[in-house]
Amino acid sequence: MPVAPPPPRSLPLTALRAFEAAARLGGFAAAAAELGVTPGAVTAQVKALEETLGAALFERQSKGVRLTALGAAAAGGMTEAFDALARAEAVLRGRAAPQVVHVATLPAVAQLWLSPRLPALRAAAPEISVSITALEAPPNLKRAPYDLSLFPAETGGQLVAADAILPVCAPALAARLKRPQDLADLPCLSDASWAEDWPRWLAAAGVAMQARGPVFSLYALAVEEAVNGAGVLMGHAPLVAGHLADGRLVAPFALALPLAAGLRLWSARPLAKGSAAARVAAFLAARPGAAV
Amino acid sequence: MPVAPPPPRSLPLTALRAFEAAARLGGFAAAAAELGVTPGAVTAQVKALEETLGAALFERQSKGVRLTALGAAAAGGMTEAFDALARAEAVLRGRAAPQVVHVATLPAVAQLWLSPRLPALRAAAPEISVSITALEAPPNLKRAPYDLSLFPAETGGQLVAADAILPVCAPALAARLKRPQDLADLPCLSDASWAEDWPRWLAAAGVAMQARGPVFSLYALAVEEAVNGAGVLMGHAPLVAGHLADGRLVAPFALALPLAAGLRLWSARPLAKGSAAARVAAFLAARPGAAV
DNA sequence: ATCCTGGTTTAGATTTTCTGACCCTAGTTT
DNA sequence: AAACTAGGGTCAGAAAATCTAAACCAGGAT
Repeated sequence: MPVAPPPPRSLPLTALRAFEAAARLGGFAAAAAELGVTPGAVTAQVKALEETLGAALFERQSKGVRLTALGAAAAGGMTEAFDALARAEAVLRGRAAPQVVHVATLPAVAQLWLSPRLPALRAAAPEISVSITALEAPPNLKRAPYDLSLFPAETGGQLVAADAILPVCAPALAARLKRPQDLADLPCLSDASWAEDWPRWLAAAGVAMQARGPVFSLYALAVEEAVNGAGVLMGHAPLVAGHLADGRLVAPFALALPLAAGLRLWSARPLAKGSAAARVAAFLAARPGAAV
Repeated sequence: MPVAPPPPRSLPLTALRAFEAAARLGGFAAAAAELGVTPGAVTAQVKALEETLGAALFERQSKGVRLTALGAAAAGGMTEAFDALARAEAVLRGRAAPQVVHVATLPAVAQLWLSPRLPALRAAAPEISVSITALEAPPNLKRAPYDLSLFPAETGGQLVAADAILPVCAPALAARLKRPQDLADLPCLSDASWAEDWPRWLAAAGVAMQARGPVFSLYALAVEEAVNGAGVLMGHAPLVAGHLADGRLVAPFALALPLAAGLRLWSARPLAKGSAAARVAAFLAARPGAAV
């Protein structure tokens, strides 16, 4: 019955946020990734929270963690609360800078698809300032401060560009490629995050071979190398359209394998008619099939 | 159109909380008090937030601040979000320590009314641990982590003890007090936060005089001094009932002036039937009129 | 005139929070 | 069985955030 000397402070917001993310994503590592900190930081936050509560929120298991009954009871409300906070934050951001549109997309899309379209967008709506963030994976739009998100997916959002894969190379190299089998003689460039492209296409082409060649972690770099004649790249139609159009790259084979996952555009919230984000979205979605 | 190097981080939670409190309470000083920090800290938080947003949230005026259109647009959502967060936090706290009940009350009530009742409560429910925090003003129950709040008020909550004021003093002094007019000859003890008590009672008693005497900032101290014979204290019936019952203090005059504001009990949320908080509330409310 | 209220500013201290490098465990792979 | 991998935990130190104290300012009230 102590007349508690330190008036009970409210729990630290950072720790609550870490707990919420870990609960929602099912692990500290995933939470750390979402919050943009190291896993150790999340561990520490959750541990501190558990200590001030005097009760465990997660059961530690050999592989990952699992919510305790207490954690599970609290998680839902926390998620709701932080969702509400993110919404309020979006209102704040949107009203404070109504002419700024934040777009999240893959690095490859940013450089090879979005970037070439920006001059036209700037010309069409000079008062809008588009800020692009390259991410390896789609952000959680309920939380991350982006207005638009542009990622490959099979469903959801709005289709902005269909995708198909086809081998492309510098014109000088094309002469040596009569049949798909000839690929065995040349380096096959590929991107680390699209490792499945070559096997897929080769299977569709009916060729029993393994593609060998340098692997890049940045697709735009692979494209550059292909232009330089370093080998044959498995091209994604929307991303190499410009290079094909101006002849820096050519497609030695007719087969373009359509992919189920096209480039799709999501908006964080329903777009207010006439808002800058709505106009950018409309601009990007204008010509779903077209090359630039 | 920069490929923004630092992925836009979400706004700092602390700053948002400071903004929300300032918006809701209408000033930085009030916000600082609620958050338990200095006004300078709130100024800094809000300023930092305004800088990262690139827009003002408050108009600074000679006397206080006023929300800008932007601030007003964001305030509602922020308040909702932090309310939701506080609710989630309460769930967490409640489930983590279901047998702990946090009570907020005036220092005087804590020492003179609540404290004497605790032994009986402990006897009746030994498994419940009551933690008492003394506050000068009622907390915002939607936010502060208290289960119960016990403060004088005219309406609201549940009446737990009616209040009335009456002069009290040590028995030795009472002999010198035949009529209210005799008060002029003795020091009139009073509490800083109840400065109106003496004038009110004297007016009701029909005496035209000003009470003179030492002023205390802690009512319990004034009571102690009265017991020691230092003068006549304007007693609050529920708070001096124990001393009157055991004779350490006596009431030299018959007039006890009833006050509209009685001691009232609020709960932060509807009390779950059978919960520790509900049981404590029931115990405290058991005998609204009775002395201890 | 002087006080009072409410906000602002600054330097410096304190506390929080994060990283980086390492350890640990239990599955999985080789 | 040995090596890997995935996911956490720990620790010291560093970095960043946050806070306080104390002094300052402006305008209205006494």
